[in-house]
Amino acid sequence: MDPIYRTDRATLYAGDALSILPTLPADSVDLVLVDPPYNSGGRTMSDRTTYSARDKYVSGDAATAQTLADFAGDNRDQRSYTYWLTRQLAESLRTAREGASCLVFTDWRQLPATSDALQAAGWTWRGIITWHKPVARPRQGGFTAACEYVLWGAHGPIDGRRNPVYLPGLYSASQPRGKKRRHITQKPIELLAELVKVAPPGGTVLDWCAGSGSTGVAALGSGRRFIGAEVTAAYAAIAAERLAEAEASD
Amino acid sequence: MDPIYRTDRATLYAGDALSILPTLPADSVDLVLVDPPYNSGGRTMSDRTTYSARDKYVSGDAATAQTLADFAGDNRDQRSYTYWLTRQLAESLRTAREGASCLVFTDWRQLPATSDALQAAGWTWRGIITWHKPVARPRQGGFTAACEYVLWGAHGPIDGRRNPVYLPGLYSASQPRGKKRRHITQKPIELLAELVKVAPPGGTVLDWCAGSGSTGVAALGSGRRFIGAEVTAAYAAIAAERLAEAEASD
DNA sequence: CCTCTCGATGAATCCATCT
DNA sequence: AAGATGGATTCATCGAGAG
Repeated sequence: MDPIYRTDRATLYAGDALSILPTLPADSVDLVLVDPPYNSGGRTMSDRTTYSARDKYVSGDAATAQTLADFAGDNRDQRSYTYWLTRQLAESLRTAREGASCLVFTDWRQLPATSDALQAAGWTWRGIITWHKPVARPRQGGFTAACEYVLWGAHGPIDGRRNPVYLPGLYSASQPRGKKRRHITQKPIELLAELVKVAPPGGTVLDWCAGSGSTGVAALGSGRRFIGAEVTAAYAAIAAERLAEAEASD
Repeated sequence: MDPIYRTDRATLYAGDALSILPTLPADSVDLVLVDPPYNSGGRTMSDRTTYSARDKYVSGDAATAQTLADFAGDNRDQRSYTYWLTRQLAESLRTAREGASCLVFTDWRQLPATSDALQAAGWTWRGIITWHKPVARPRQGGFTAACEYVLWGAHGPIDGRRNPVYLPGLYSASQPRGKKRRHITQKPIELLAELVKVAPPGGTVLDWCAGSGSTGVAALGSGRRFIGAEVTAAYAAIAAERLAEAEASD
């Protein structure tokens, strides 16, 4: 499959992860950084399967005000989520260099299933990075869901001297708002720019859930190379546009 | 079994949780707040089983300088940890009022197993509270394990109007040091004092892994009642002493 | 350019009502 | 009786616009 965007430092495919991953060379990637659909909104099966991701996650007035496109793949139950994620992560492992890392975003509800998938795919689980969102909806009589999590896995032992960074285990950052927001579940660039530091400078970052391309923007901005894939055509186009902007602004 | 400490507001037993829980009345507890042994130090089976908890968790000079007593129950593998915790949490559920909460401390490694046990025991999983430890050992080439986690479960629906608090999902607090430290894995009082707020004022807090009694100190200091149990005799004595101090200082 | 006020927002959740 | 639907709720934070 031909990429829809390609330069020396960045490649972006519009397509499914499982059709693109096998075409990548083995032992070539330094960091797999993905934000898969969490598949966790809604209490009942029909909540999960019937509604679109937008109806599930964008609430109140915002639901009518927002003009962001919907995204695909948010309709699996927990078993199939685990199965699906395991396959993708196993394919990713093949492309990863010895000592490479894997970072997977998840919410509290899917954290255990995500850790199962990470390990079943052959990665060694190394820890949890906590992302604190300062703006969270309060909850009467209990605790707010103020954090999302990033599971950290590694392909074999990590040689600390190869990339001697000391990274924190907690980050606080707000979701992009207003004009900067191009995707319903967009992650803040500051956060991604920090996560990308587990890959050595000049190393390659892979994201097969590219969405609006934030991971790529962060990778390029931090002096890493980027390979991305995104299924939803509308978002792939936005991602290509943002990658071009990022490279132009260097 | 007779308590080793008893007042109007606090009761402490020196003994195993499973011999004490069945003696407590049903539907009487508003919050079960426990910090079970994580059973996760050491990578190999023999690390877990051979070494004492003190050797695993107290490193370097601290191990020789400190004279903290060892604690029991830190030698299970993950399967038996889940099984053991499920039994304890199921017994706890019986003592819990409708709408009561359960908070269980865990580290990242045991988080999935702990969520399994919580749900297998019949509690509804409601979220994860993150405890950030500002002073954590850095790790070359990767992310620091800067956080521990508290899993939140509930016994049936929570009536927010009964205890209309709005609690955050992230707390930052340092482990007690120096003379204030009476237990190897002691939790900060400030943190426990916040967690205890999910129980209504005057409500009852139960901790069957009382350790040096911090949960009781926090509960009494925040105007809640306390029921505790601790297996290790040395710690039960310390806990009784600290409960008495807490009640005297009111 | 900085400070202040004002208003909009949230990878939700709860509950009553309807099918 | 169980599942589906729709509307109300909540406040710390952040962006925008005014002073």
